[in-house]
Amino acid sequence: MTDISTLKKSKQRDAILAFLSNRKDHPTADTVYMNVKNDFPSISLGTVYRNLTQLSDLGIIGRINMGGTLPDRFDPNPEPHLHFLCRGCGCLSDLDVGPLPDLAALADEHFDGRIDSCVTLFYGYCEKCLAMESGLS
Amino acid sequence: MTDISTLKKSKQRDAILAFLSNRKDHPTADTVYMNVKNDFPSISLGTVYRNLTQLSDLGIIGRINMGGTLPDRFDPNPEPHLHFLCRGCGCLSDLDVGPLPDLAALADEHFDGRIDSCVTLFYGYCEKCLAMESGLS
DNA sequence: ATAAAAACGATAATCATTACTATTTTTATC
DNA sequence: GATAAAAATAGTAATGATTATCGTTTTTAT
Repeated sequence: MTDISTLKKSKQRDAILAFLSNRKDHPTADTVYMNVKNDFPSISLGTVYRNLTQLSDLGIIGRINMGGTLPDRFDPNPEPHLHFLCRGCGCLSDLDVGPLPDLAALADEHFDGRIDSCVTLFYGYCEKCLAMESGLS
Repeated sequence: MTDISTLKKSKQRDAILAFLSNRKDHPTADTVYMNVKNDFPSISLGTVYRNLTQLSDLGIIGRINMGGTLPDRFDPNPEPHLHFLCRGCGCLSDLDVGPLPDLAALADEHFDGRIDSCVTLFYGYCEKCLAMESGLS
């Protein structure tokens, strides 16, 4: 149960993956649902959640927790990488800055147990929102 | 509405704060509720949530999102600091390692918008769980 | 004392997510 | 190709954390 060959073929899952692979905005399960519905009018939200959860458990896609009561976001790229959430428009994007220090490794050096990973989410204002702000007042 | 003087006195809130201030384990709202109930048998979970939310909004306590469907945890210390979640026993604790690089500042240098903060949660196994693991097999 | 504002307790509502179940699809085998 | 077990689906109910509502009680300024 560690790779995709353990799953039976499913048109719905293929459509979910196809939709997700074209997106850079890390959509929610509901957004995936509404879009895949165009091709599969009878698909259910539960099916979308089941497939997204399976795919992220298998390491085929990524799942991003947004904190609070915000819905999770899904990412065609399963590799650990950094994300940025804009306080202005709420957009979520990959954070394309150069390499940053590996906090988990640094923290592990001074920790009594063992630290194997960490998850970081960045907050601020995206380029667009900064532009709008300076345009006002 | 930016400090505690904007709130009216409340015995329930005092009890919630008193309970929380003695704890280093970052309890959930439900844990706070069950404990404060000893002194206020008629307190409701909604009151606990309302007070905890107010207090964290005012910067008097901290609120920690755990990801997934896990309930939030509350921290008597409102200052931004790092937390560690043990994959073994599920305990949440402050991460007392020396100072770590300021990722938000580093990332901001190479970002088109503005990054003002980031939240990091560390994962691994606590000292106790490591000891149990090596004791097995 | 008193009246407006805020907090309370009880409970209902919300929202994301998961679980359940009968039916349909996939896939390995004949 | 027939077929039967396993997995997936659609529809829907359930769960769990959190927030909202509302009539009552407490706080606080006058």
